[in-house]
Amino acid sequence: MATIKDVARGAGVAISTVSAVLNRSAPVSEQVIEKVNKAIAAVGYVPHGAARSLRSGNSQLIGLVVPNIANPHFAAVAREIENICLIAGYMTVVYSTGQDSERESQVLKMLRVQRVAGLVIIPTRSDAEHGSRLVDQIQVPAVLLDMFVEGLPYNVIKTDNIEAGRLATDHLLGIGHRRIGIITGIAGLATNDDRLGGYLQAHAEHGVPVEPGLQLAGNFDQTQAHDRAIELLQRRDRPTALIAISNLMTLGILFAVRELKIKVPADLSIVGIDDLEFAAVLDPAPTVVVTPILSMARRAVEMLLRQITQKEVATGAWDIHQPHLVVRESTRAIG
Amino acid sequence: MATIKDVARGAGVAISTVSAVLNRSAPVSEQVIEKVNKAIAAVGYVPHGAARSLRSGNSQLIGLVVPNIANPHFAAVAREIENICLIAGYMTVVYSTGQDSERESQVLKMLRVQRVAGLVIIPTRSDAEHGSRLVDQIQVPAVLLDMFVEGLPYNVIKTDNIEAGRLATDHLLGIGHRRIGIITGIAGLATNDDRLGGYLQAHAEHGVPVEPGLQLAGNFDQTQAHDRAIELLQRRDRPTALIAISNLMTLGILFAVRELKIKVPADLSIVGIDDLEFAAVLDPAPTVVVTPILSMARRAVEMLLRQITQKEVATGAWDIHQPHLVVRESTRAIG
DNA sequence: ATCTGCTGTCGAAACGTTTCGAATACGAAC
DNA sequence: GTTCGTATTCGAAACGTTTCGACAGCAGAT
Repeated sequence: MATIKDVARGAGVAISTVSAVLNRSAPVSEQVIEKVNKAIAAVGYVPHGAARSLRSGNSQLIGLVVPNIANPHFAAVAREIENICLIAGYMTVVYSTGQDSERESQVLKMLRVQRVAGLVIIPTRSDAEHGSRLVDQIQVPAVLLDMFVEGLPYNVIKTDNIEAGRLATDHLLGIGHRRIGIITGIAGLATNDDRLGGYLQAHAEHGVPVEPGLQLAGNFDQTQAHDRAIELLQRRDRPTALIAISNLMTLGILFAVRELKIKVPADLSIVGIDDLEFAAVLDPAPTVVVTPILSMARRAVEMLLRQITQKEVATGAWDIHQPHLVVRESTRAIG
Repeated sequence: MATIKDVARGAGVAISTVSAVLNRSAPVSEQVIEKVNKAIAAVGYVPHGAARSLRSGNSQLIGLVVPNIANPHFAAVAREIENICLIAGYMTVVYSTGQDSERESQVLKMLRVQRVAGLVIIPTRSDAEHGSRLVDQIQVPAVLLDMFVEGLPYNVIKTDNIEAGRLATDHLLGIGHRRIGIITGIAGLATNDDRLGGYLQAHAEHGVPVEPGLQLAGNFDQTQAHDRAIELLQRRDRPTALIAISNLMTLGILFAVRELKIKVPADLSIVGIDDLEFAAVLDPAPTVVVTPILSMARRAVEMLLRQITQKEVATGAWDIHQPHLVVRESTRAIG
């Protein structure tokens, strides 16, 4: 492969001059610029990213660490971030953790080896211990997305998850439901706990006692949610409504009710948190609390790029985005 | 950041010895190995990928170029490939082309700058002209996924798309449909043309003439498919069945029939090509031809890794995977 | 005693850039 | 004609590795 040396030879100038042309980092005469460009085309020169990165100390690589890229929710985030980074001249490296902190470590290690310039991460856990481990493992500008960890030196972009849980629950309580089940994600994760907190808060606001037996713990995935839903809905005193704490879990519940031949919304109301793109053609089309994930992603990467290119320092501030309710067919008032 | 030099100093050995320990590239005494490992831990050494890659000439980076990572179909591919690469010690860099060959060029350029060790690509076009452009732009081991381009020196992993189209159409013809519409993707793309070819072939096999007016060209996206479907289904002589040539297009059609309040399968049968993970809870759950995308992805990356690590040379062979039909609720026999 | 072969370790070059101080050219000013 | 300043251009060092030939030490063969 042609190197900058070949270009220099071809153009009859010094290597450093070619570099100056390439990076517009020093004044070069029009005449020479033209010669260099011709030589570049002639030898088919493509800069060597690794060499550049080694010498200059910055890598043009942005890491994105999400729970699972196969989840449409996170895929949408990835697409958005990839786009913005491409325009800014950065490459995106996406990794899925599978909500496994071992794998998260492994992934962060690789990202460090590649000396990514910064990263957007949805951590696998949100306790303080994990937080300090993260700080050790990150070592570059980072923005936390959709999940916070106590007191880290990173900016956080998140949904108001308490409000999300509250909105879902309030809707059901508002239309007369009194026994509302909820299938939660992984306990201890901020996103999960906050949403559950909103569920409790809404009950308190309406003066309705919560039944602990109606809260079932899954993880964030579809089959678990399905299994928990089956379990809960087969009880003879099953709830009249059910909340899923994340998108794929909503899907899991829909599979479950279909299996049990439960009529929705006649016999059961369902509300999901996080939208599904194809929600409108699901049967039944679920009422959900939608979170503005794309604009959050955009904010996150813009903030990150500012930290990288303008050496802007992370304030640790939280940028909180408000969710809203979209009513579809899966909920109905009961008397 | 600590470098290999710091490790060497810490362990009291030469740099090259540390390197030998790191890469097991030369025999080193147990005693020294231990000293080196201690020093690595002590100074918190993380290898510098760019330096390594510059010197050794290989990058540990695999590029994945797909039409759109936000499409669950491709997201699943990405996840699978990421997994396998991680195990093999490679990082994956995913890019979406948006089926735009300009963007494809830009992306390939960036991947060349990063000197990716190889790539898995679903090209934006499949004509010969584009093919030779691709060869220019790739310059590393590559495997073509799910789409072939005439006579390129790359192995191809693909679905038997003719069979996929045939299967979908044969099913409908077999249950009595005679006027079958089809919403196609981008004409000229092998995947599209082959599936359409299967549609024609099935008609021929059944001795049923095709009505050209029932073939509508979309691109591969959902809204386009939706619009074409609306158009087609509002004709007074609309077909009794409709085929969508790809997954998101199936979704688009479902949205359309819902909008037009057409009863499926009573008044219209629908078959999609490519499955949707949540297909079973759609309304109606679509009958589809499923393509074994995950095993294809696995094959592709394994083949690629073999080419990279074992310098195995691409034969240009096609690895063709067979699709199969899954009947759900969206199709019904007519008499 | 000397030579041979093997093991383990070392030193220095090389990979392709960027960066920065130094060198050159050329008018303008004296 | 010398000096100075400005505008370009150049050369060499440096980034952190891997790689490879050289070398030291030592055991066994001569």
